[in-house]
Amino acid sequence: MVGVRQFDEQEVIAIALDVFWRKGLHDATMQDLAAATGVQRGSLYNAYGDKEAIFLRAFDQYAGRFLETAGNALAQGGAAAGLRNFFDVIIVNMTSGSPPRGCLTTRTALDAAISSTAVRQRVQNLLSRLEQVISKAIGSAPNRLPAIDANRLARVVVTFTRGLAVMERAGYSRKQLKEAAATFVDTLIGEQQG
Amino acid sequence: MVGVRQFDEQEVIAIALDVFWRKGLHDATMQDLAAATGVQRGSLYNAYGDKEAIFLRAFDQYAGRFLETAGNALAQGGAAAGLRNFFDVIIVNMTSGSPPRGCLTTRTALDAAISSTAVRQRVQNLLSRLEQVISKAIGSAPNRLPAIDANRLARVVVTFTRGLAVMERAGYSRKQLKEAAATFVDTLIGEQQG
DNA sequence: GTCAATCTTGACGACAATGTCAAGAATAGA
DNA sequence: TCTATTCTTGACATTGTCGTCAAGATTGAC
Repeated sequence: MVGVRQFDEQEVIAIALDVFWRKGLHDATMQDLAAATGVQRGSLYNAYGDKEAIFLRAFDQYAGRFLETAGNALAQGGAAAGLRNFFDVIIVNMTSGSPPRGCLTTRTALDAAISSTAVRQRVQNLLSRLEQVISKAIGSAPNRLPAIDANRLARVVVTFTRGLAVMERAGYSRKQLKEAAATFVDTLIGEQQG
Repeated sequence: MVGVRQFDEQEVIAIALDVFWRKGLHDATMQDLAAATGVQRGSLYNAYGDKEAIFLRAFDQYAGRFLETAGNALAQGGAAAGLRNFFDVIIVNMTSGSPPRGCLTTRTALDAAISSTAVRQRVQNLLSRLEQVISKAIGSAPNRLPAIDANRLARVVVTFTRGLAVMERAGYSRKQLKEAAATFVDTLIGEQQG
């Protein structure tokens, strides 16, 4: 190695993730990334090729952390408690920042029509893995949920989390989202609250 | 009136709705609209002002029809049957077209960060009215659902429909969406299937 | 038939984003 | 210290979109 890279790649990807999270893959520009990272546009092109390549790296970082966090939340307590923890975590995740940054996965999924195959696959893969994590958690927990197939139930849970992400974008507050999630869990476990 | 408009406004708005539905407010360009309607860009600017004004008209048309369709579906049968009809209708709605056009409301909601106040309000208003329609249907139906507050339950249902729209964008098929919705309704009514 | 108001048309300038490139800067290795 | 290689920089051409406008076309009203 002779000409040596002048910037910290880990840091650049982390900052890029923040930019993509706030603006979305489509609306974040290379200029945005250059300004946020302090690295010239030309250098970014040289190092990564194009915007999508940077996004894929950032998204992978995000996906890994997200699944880990989700898994930990689900593992605490029984199935019902785990689900409550899980919803708490993802709602905080999507309502953090000012203005709230929303859910990167959902935002990216909605751009499906104008995204590349690679991007679409990452989204599908993340949702699929999330489904598996949830299925495992509710299927093998001390306190089981109603006798509905765990895989089917997991897909319903994932779908509901995507719905929360949309509601957040529509302007619902963290509190409102938490209430909706709580009601959802109540219906799942058959509890009734009047 | 002296210089008379050369095109049918109803038709132009209907075509514009189709374009926005397939491409989204942000990605549909005035050129797209001009090409699809056969009306020159300049004429569209003259008649409506800008793209957003056209969108608002199209969206209002869409919202009205959507609420009517949803209300009719919910009104058929008891609360549980109404919900099943409702999900059938909205799933068909978002998986029609080739490629499937998805859900206009959800797509628009996800563009919240780059949309005007007027656009955001239309989305919020539609979701809010949908919530009311659902709440009424499940609260006053012959076969009632579990004794959870109808308003809360309605919000959960709306949230789930938004989730379905995201899953559609993520690549899930009509069949998969219907299965998820069926499972969701089963959990709501406390039925268990295996 | 003439007029005046409105619509239509096509071209224009401005702007923002993309991706590329040649020239200069920096540095590991000999 | 010198060299070869890679990175960095700023400029460039290209493309796509927006919104505007003057000139021409159209047509209801008189």
